[in-house]
Amino acid sequence: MDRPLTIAKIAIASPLRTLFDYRLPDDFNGDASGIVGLRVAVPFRRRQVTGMVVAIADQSAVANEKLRAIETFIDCEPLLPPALLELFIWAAQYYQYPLGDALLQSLPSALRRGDGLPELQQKYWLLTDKGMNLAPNTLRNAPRQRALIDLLADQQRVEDKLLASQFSRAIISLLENRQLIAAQIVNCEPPSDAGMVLRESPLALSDEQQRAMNAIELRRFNCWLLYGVTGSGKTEIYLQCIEQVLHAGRQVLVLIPEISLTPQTEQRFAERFAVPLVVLHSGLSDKQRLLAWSRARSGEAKIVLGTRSAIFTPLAASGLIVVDEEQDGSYKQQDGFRYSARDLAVMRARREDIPIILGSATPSLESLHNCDLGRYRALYLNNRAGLAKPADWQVVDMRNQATPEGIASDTLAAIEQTLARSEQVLVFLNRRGFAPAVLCHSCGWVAECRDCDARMTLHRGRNRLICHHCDQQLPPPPQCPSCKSPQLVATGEGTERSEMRLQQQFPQVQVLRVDRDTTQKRGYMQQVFNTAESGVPCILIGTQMLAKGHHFDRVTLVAILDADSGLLSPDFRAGERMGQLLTQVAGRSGRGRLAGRVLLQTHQPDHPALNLLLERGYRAFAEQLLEHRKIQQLPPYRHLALIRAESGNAQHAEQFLRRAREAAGQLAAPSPKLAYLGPLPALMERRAGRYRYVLRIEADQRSSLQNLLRCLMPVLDRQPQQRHLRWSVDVDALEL
DNA sequence: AGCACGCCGACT
DNA sequence: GTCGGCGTGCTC
Repeated sequence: MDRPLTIAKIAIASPLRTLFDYRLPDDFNGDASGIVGLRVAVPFRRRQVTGMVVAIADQSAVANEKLRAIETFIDCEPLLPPALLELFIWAAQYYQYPLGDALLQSLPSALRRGDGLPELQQKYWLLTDKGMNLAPNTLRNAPRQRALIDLLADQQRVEDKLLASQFSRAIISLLENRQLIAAQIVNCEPPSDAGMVLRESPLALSDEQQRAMNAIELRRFNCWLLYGVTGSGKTEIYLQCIEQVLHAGRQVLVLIPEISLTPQTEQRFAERFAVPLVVLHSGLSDKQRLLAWSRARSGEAKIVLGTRSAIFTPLAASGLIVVDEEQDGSYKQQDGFRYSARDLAVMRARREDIPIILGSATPSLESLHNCDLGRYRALYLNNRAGLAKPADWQVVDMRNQATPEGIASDTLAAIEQTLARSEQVLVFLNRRGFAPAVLCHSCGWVAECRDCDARMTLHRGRNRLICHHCDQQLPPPPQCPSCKSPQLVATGEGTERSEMRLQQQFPQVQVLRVDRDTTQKRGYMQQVFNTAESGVPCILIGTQMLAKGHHFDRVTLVAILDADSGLLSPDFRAGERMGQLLTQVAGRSGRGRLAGRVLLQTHQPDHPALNLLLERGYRAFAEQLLEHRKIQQLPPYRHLALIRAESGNAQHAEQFLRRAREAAGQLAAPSPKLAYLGPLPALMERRAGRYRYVLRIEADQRSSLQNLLRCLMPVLDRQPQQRHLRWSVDVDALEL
């Protein structure tokens, strides 16, 4: 007599790596499979929480009497398209993160709390011709129907909610089925020019661009790596592909690395396209985010432009994904749900069977490897568009040279010549502050951070010693705390010091510093762009913020003050990152009609990797790095996961990982195909007062790594020590 | 996580 | 005597 049990498997925001089983409400009638993707309010222990139905089952591992029933359905249709829900399920599994947390964290806060979707459309009811011409006595025996018809005859149109408050849904749908009344749906924000896609004409393509454009098929899934040197016109290819997709009535998702780039990119898109566009990034208010998200979901927004987390935006009719600067490390989330938005973008495109374009002037080794394997298809743009010429590199040997404030005399001379020609200079130094170390000339004491294994950086403008790893700040001591000597010296160079030096040397020109410290001022960046675009001779000095995105057409000289840091790091990705950064910085010069020149200061002018990069370019450089990675069996030839643990007590962190290694070894014995390394102290062992350790797991096959982690997580969750420390898994970790 | 239960120290 | 410290356990 009991009907077969239906169980809803529900994701709830909680660190528990499990779904929770619930009964359907007793009065539920209908197709249970239709509730997948709906948000629900459910009783959870002693509170009520918002969850999402992820699956339907006909049995549960939980005892029948423990099952509770869903309280209410919050949505009447799935909040996320099925393919996106599937992507979440896959990603939570792949990155070993609780599905409920992953899902609910991705929602705008109001939806996470359980509020309804904002009204983007209004539904009205009106009489059809048939309804209007209805003979007055036809509905004599149906007074409610008659009343409804009379109301509409009187009001012409009535909003759905208002009508439903006066008449039952049954009456409304009955009359609709008899074609006496009809619904009319009106967008709250009507599209400005319905059907119009372009606002300005596309640019003419070069032969090379045209060839790339012809190669790209936009019908179904394909991953294109658009490998184009800086200035070769990747953006125009994106724009023309987007145009085609928009003409087909579909939406486009564009990911970019950082918020600082959104205003420019947004402007570029808005100039070209007449369609509704929304941006999604961390700088939005909750309300703005909700609205943008909802407009993407409803299909009203045709272009969705966003940073990392925008990969989780639902789209009613997706047609293309573009990931710009695909190598950028900011696509990998570095805490909590440690997903790679670029990798998920490829996975999403595949599931939705739509094309994806990964664009870069300096592709990641992972993507180049995927091209080699035939998974991605590479499209090359080797020539700079228009009249721009490739840059001319020159090494400045810093050995045995007097280089006050880290700038060689050759470099100064080149800057002077450039300014004398009324051209602009970009000086790159990837280190902010005045000096990276303060030490005592008498006894050798060094200002170190109390809480990190790091030196304090002197910031002279703010007159503070600042730790760049935990943000701790101190006034600089007037004398050495150890020997009381007043002879404290600031050694090494940061952007602040180089700015000062250059301003002294060239008092007649503007020196504009661009780093995290100066760009906090609102509008400062715009002022820098305005000055640069005005064409007055000036010097731009900054960190990698300068390397990304913006074009400085009038810059003809790029000076890289310290090319060595990437050559010395113990991180196996340091070389790759250095090559990408140097290539990007160099690409800032000579984009206009003027030829560019790049000076590279180094103490290792004979370094083979550096020379390969300078002489044969990034592509040859990357190929050699790949060769090394293959020999050393490092990613992308092997797959890497880190288990990280941190605690105020170094032993706790290390012991937890020793236990993790032991447990992992029991699940899968180490072999040439699966290796465990560590626990090892993190590259900076102590940070913000916490000791950090990592256990490194390397595997030949993704699947063996996945199988291991899937079994290992529950074991680690059960460890009694885990309450006293923070730990996480980082699949495809970028930082060691 | 978030919340209750539980068993030991200083307070109106 | 009780208010409250945070260790432990559990959530369909």
